Amino acid sequence: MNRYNFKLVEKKWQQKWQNSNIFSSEIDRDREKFYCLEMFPYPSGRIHMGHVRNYTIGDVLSRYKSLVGFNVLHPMGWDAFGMPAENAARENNLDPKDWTNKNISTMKEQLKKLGLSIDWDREISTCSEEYYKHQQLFFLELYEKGLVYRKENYVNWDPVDQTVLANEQVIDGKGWRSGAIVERKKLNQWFLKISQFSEELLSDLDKLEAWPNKVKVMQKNWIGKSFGCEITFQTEGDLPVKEIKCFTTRPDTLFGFSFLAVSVDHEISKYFSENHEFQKFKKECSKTGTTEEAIAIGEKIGFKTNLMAINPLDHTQKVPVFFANFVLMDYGFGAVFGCPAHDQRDFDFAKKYKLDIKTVVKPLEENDEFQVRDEAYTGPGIVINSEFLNNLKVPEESILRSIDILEEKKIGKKKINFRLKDWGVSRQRYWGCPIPMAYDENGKVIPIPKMNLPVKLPENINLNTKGNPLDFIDDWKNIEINGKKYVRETDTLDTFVCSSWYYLRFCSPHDKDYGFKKKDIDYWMPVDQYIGGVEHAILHLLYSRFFMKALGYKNENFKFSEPFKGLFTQGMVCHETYKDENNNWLSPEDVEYDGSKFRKKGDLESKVKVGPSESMSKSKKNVIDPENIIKNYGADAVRLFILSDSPPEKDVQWSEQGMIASYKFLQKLWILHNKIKDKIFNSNDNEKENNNLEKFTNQIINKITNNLENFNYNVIIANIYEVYNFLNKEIESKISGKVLRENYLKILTLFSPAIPHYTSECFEDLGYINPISWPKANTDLLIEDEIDYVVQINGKKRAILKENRNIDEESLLLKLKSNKMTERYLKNRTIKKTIFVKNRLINILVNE
RNA sequence: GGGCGAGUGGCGGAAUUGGUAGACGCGUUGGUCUUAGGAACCAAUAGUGCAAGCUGUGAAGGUUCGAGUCCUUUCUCGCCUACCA
Repeated sequence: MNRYNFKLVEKKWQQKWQNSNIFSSEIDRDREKFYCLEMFPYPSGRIHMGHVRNYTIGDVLSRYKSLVGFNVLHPMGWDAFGMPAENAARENNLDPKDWTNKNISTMKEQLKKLGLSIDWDREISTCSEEYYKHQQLFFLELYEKGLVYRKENYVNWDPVDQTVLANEQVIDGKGWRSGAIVERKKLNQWFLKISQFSEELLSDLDKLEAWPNKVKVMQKNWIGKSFGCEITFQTEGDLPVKEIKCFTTRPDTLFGFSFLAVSVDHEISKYFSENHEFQKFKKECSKTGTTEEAIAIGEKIGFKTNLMAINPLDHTQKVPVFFANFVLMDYGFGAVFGCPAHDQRDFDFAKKYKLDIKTVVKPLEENDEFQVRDEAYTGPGIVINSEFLNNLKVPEESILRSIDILEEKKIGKKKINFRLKDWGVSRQRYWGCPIPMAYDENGKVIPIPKMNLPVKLPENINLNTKGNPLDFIDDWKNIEINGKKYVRETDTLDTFVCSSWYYLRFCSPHDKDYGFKKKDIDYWMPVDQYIGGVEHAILHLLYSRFFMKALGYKNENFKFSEPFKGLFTQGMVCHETYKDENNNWLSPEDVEYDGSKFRKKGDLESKVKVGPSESMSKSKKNVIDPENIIKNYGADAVRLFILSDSPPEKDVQWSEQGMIASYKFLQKLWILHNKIKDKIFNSNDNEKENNNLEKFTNQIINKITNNLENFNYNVIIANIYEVYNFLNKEIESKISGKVLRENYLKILTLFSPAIPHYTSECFEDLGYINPISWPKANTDLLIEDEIDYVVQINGKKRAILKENRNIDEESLLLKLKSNKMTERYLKNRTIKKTIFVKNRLINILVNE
């Protein structure tokens, strides 16, 4: 017998799979389809462990579904536009296209070494003309439908990357990629009208039963629907301002009105452009606006104007109008009415500026003299001190009733407000999909005629420019359409646009006329299982959902509203972090453990500080390169390990020891395989039938099938170990070769989604080709003749008794009275009650 | 501040509808074989006790014949989010 040589075996099967094209998929109306999609990678250069985990999970699922009989679509592509390519190209004097394509081919080879069941014929790359030309067409279609518009807007400007960031790309006031502090800048930008679908995006979440609740909640919060009322306040003062509109969810507290606050960007701020004090205040606000500490401390500051706002319910009440730092321009109307007694922010503000705090809601248990003192009261209760609103129940009655009254008096309107903002898609970068628009000499927008698509990215250009390189390419920028001169739009699309429809492209990857074919998507869509990191819970997933709805808008031929039927978010791969004496990060490859402490490799005197396990990242150097690991241990061993240690939705700790254990396990499994093979071919078929083995096989079929269906992939690996432990013992007993063969083939099939190269080799070694169907448990064999009855006396386990499965309560009780384990608990005692759960347990309650 | 989730051996983690807590792996300990072993194999491994037993799923209560699982209160940790009116 040979050692199991994974190098030869894995290479052999990967080639066979490739040559026989067994993973390529075609429409087959006689079979139910299953579309399994993992989030496609950004071609950064090399795959990382996160990819290994993500794609292994998807591969196990795809292989399983295919064995169960589904027609599986399992494609892969590249999210290939984006800034890293441009940055790398600039630094190394390369073309972003070359850099990207080189990375793609490296990573493709790496992925192939994992033995993934991917239909590579459908490979797509978002930076190819073949892909983005369709995207440009979609953009024009959305433009025609009124879902694309251009407006001047304050944008988040990343001074390092010299580009605009979406709100979602600003984290703690810093650019998500560069980490630079984001500035505010006014620019003309292209927007997609995602807000038009706010309600639908929210309500359709309920349809997504196979999505993690966590993700749905995050999207719900992001969309941020709130129900309330817009109120128009009349103003008095020395400015030409007659009224200010506010949005509120608490119109019932209007009698507690004591100030009105507007954002520093509110339109009335234009009257303060010459006011130095105000400009100083505005600067102050922008400084503290977004930093974490500022929000944590939450200091409220304001700038008092000479304007007074009139309470629309009580014209005698006039309150000051402030600019305030806690009012956001891009929510509601950028103005709020302040009711200090029942809003903590307003309360803090009122305390600071010594404004009235008038209590208008009392908790149920308090009397009418109740006064808000140390903090705002925001709970339920009864309206007081509010004339005709008095005695209404807060919040059930009071809010609706007060809206009605405001509507009657024509001072307010019922309003639903969303937090979700339109999606700014303009990026001032070269390496992206060009926006197919142009401007005439007056700046008027004209879409590029569809027949002139694609708008190709120019090649071999100078990237060493400040801002967008495309701005400097005159012969690309200046065009003629129908004899008229135009200047192209030089912004490119946010790369999230590319990933918002790629799942459709996989259905018709080679179609030249359109992004997808109707007959293809009608068969394959929606994605049955989408798998990826939870970090895309909001951005990518929300944009993709929007894109489906936008394509279907005013289009009866497009019947889908949700792209991803099932979603699974896998956890991250973590590793301990190491630092040397000088607090420099060390790579795990440079660290060794001598049994008691960690040190630098080959340096006995050195000390290494071990830090907490954190998600693998280059900056902390705690990365393990998958390619090396695959080279050393083989793909199946890596797959086995990455699945084994934690539930796939949770973070997993990378462990070298665990990795080695998985590798050794396959070696042991191979030794066992050879024993089994020997027995299959050499033992007499007349040996007594082995009931144990058949029973076990049927049990394990059930277990593994259930665990696969429920994503308990870590438990599947435990099940595989269980099988090994069982067979390794059972093989020593006499077994009929026929029975052994039948059961072993089933077992190998159960293993095959997780360790496909190994099982393929085993099948071949026994003279079989790979299985084509998943085994079914024989339920008859799952019924045990003998049951381990748990015997409890007064609820305490006292014995386990092997008994016939059909034994009744009385016979069992009789046996227990004479059984030496249990008789002493029953002797001389009265049995008050017995609880008998058939085939499981008996609980006898006795007097002590 | 708000939302979501999780607390089980030395560690990662198992545990249909409430019904044998600790599957499986790592680590550790002892042994076998070895010149040696950081290899392989065998055995043990929740705590405590010589044992029968007792105690054990963050803590405290509750429901139940029976609770890791259900309910109430509470503590700790993680993740997300953030002045959203």
